[in-house]
Amino acid sequence: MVVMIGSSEEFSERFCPRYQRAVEIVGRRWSGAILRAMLRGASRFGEIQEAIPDLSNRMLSERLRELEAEGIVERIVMPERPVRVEYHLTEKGRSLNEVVEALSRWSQDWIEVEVAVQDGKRSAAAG
Amino acid sequence: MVVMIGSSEEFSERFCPRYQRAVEIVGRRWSGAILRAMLRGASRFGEIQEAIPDLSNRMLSERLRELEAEGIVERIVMPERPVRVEYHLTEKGRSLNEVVEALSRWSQDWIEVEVAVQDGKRSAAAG
DNA sequence: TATACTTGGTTATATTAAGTAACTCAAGTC
DNA sequence: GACTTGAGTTACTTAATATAACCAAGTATA
Repeated sequence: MVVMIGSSEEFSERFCPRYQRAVEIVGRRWSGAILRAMLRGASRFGEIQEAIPDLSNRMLSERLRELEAEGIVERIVMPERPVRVEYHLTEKGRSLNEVVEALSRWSQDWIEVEVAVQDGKRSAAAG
Repeated sequence: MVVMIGSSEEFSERFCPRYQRAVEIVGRRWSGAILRAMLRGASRFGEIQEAIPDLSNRMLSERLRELEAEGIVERIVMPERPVRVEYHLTEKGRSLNEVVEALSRWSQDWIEVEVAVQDGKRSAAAG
């Protein structure tokens, strides 16, 4: 079978390796939430974790390392006691703001949050 | 314990249950690629699968069912032989176009595609 | 009659990713 | 000497994906 590059418009229009890679980086579990927290100012490990319920330190650690490897996040160790580590978005990371904002708007328009009040815990609703 | 709505600004600014749900739906593996293919006109099972290399029919089937359950996709069975099934985006689904476009632009600006030519297979590069 | 081919899937099983909990390190405090 | 804090790591369990084979119903081919 002949490999068609540039001749199968249907295919090349529908599949884009750049988009695919982007969606695999940003779409990984928790990444979207981490990016949103960081775009809103969270920069320390504990701060990011605090901002995202149910995110474990194990997962946060792993995602941050991946985002660092992708050049989206920079890790800066401040030699204080106790050690202080700051995570900052690079330009590449900051430019994801448009994606996060678009998804944010969509979620405001289309997502209904279920009000799950369970005995003294947290209630989320009424936007 | 008192439930704080609107009183803990730091928390409520950084965490948004709507966004969280959105990112969990759209960010699930393959969903972003499926939505992009559908936004570009793919409507049949085989068509979507053809548009996304490495996506198995098992995963496509599962994702489509989930997207249908979320009201993002509609499944229409045409009683022909062999049976013909069409998947269409609802208004909710079509409005994800802005998210997909934002991610698409970001990927064009920031993602470098590795040219992996492996012995007669496919080569993806050179935008 | 038997074989293969089509679309749109399902089932079974293996592999990988994520969740949970406990632990580390180093300095500082009670 | 036990306890706290920040920023993780390690070990183990469970959930999500990958891989591959299979199915149903009708059509076509040998």
